[in-house]
Amino acid sequence: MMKSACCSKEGLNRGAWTALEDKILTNYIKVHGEGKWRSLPKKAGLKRCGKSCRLRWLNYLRPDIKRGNITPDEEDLIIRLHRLLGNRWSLIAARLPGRTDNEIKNYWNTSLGKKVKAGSNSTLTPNNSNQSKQMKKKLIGSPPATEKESSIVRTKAVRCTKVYLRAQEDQIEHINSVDFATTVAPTVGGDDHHMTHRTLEVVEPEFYNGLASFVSAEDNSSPNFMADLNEEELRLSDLLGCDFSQLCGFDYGMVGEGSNGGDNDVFPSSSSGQRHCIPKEMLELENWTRSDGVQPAIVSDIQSLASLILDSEEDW
DNA sequence: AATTGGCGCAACCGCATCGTC
DNA sequence: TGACGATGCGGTTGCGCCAAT
Repeated sequence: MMKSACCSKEGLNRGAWTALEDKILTNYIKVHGEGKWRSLPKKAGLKRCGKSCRLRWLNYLRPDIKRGNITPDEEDLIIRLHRLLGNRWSLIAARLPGRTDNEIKNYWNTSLGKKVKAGSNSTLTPNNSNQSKQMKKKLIGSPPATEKESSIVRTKAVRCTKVYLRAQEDQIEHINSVDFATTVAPTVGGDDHHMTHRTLEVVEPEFYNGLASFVSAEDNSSPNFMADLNEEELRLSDLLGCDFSQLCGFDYGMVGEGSNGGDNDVFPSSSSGQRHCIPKEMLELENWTRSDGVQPAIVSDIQSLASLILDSEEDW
């Protein structure tokens, strides 16, 4: 591999980083901060392309990188999140503090994917079957084996700019994702640099599907936390913006009591006092998920979300 | 001891998206 | 509004290590 790199044409270094390069990059970023990757190598005196520097920093040099093996808890969380989100490693990584998307991706491709497949042939949704590299190569270019089971798995992040909802027969909601991003993002915890507007935009329509369906599926028959939620307080950003570990272990008693936007609140109020809620119509999935041509598969994914959260309640 | 094959990690590539002009 | 550069993401693969033969 390592075809014709963008760096090679300029006679830049490629391949493994040396300790000296690491030091130079680390020192430079400590002084000047992240960003401006294009010009960074030149300014720092590195013979690397900006992309390479960025990758090295994000995946290896960053001080908050967690070293060591993936813990069973993390593993479990990865499996759940993958079941829910598919191969969107950056989103998954965002829920695992200190872990990088590359690390999680590698971990999945090398061991977890196999485990998941071995553990269950039908209920889980392994995306990559990696019994061997040969096997893996066979899969390249073909849709994930379990795609029919999960409409959520995608090979590429796709931005949804608009979502059309048929909440009521004659009512079409036009939801502009930019609005979501700008209104929802402020509720995201300050530390969570990974949860960018973009990632929110990518995932939100699905989450709205999922959450709405989930809430309905609960159908008040479960005493669990979602059932206690005032619909208007069910805000997607809070699910995405908080640490999943927090989400899984949060104090249910807080819900509905109007926790006040502390960083650790699972359902914090936005600082502006605004509630960015899922419209009630959206929650009436019986009306719109079915009539809107949503595949039945999505329902199972929604149930995945439900189980994700409910299982979390039990396990975490 | 030498060879072979599998595995895990780090790094690169292409492409999509964003931001600016 | 389109062009263009910058950035981010997911997929892919080379390389080194290690166990098995």
